Amino acid sequence: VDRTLTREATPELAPGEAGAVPVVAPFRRVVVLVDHGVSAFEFGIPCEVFGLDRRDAGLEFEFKVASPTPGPVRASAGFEVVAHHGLAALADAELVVVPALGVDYRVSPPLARALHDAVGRGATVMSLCSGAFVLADAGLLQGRRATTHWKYTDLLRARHPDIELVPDVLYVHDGPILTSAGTAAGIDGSLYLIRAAFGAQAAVAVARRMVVPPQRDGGQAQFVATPVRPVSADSLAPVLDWALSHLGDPLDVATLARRARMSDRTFARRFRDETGTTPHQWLVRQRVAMADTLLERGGMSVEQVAQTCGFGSAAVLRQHFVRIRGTTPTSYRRAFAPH
DNA sequence: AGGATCCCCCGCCAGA
DNA sequence: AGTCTGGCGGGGGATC
Repeated sequence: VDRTLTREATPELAPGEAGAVPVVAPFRRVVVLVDHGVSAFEFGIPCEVFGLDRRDAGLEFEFKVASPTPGPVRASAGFEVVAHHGLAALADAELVVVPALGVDYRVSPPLARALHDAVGRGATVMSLCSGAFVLADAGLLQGRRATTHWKYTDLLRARHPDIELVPDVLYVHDGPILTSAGTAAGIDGSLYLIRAAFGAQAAVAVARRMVVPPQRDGGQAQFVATPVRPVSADSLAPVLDWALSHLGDPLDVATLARRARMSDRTFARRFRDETGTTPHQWLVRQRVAMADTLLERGGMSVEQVAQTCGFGSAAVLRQHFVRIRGTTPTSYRRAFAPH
């Protein structure tokens, strides 16, 4: 994994949009595109995130399943999904989700036009896994940064050399387009969208309902050495839990390593293997996530938020916040503060 | 904004 | 042979 590329190629906000918050305009009308061969799991992700009653998270969506060939379409797992809408449903969609339809899916001219029109109207388009090929064939990814499942990156690069392909990340957001990698990364990308459009509290609420970790960052590696954590991996879980409940205290990596009963070196190594990031980076991300919630809640100065989250000063918080969120704490608060 | 200092963290390697 | 550990060094990022 080229870490340099991974890190800087996936800011969580689109380049050029720093300071322009919210990054994604709040949306309501969501359309999921299906056709023959659609992946059942990835079809299920937008259904779960946007198709359920999310009013307990303060969200309301109008959810539609559309297809260029309305009616029953055959999912990859053998059963059928019935699309009640045709491409006309894309005409007023604010978010269009394209799950995996296979790398050889043929994008019809009407579909390409509908996708282009959606983007032209200001809609957001999100792909999962090989759904990136649909966007690419429709010409939506030209000159843009994008990603897909690791096993398809070579193929996508070969077919579309004009795409700035970012391998080995969970998702990439570039302007109106969000592309995500295989299967579960679609959940991370969806939660990212919720956060970018509706704030951290909404994203946390949805994540809690889904019983998934709040949100992994887009820049995280697709490869984690132990995706299914063996018994020995329990060694990290307690220390991470402990760290989360002590974010306000000054924590250094050596302290965490000692709590995990490992040497510094082994701790660093295991940490990267199991989480895909480094201890210090992880700490900073968690602290920024905590700052999100406090900033949204209001009632604390930025300096107080910084202290509460364990940043030495407002200046330090500000520096990390700008780097990771692409905007300043104050403007983030202005964008998401309840009125 | 710049500079001094601190501390990550990752390649390397020897030892278990 | 192969795997895992943990000490060391230093470059560079983070902090003040």
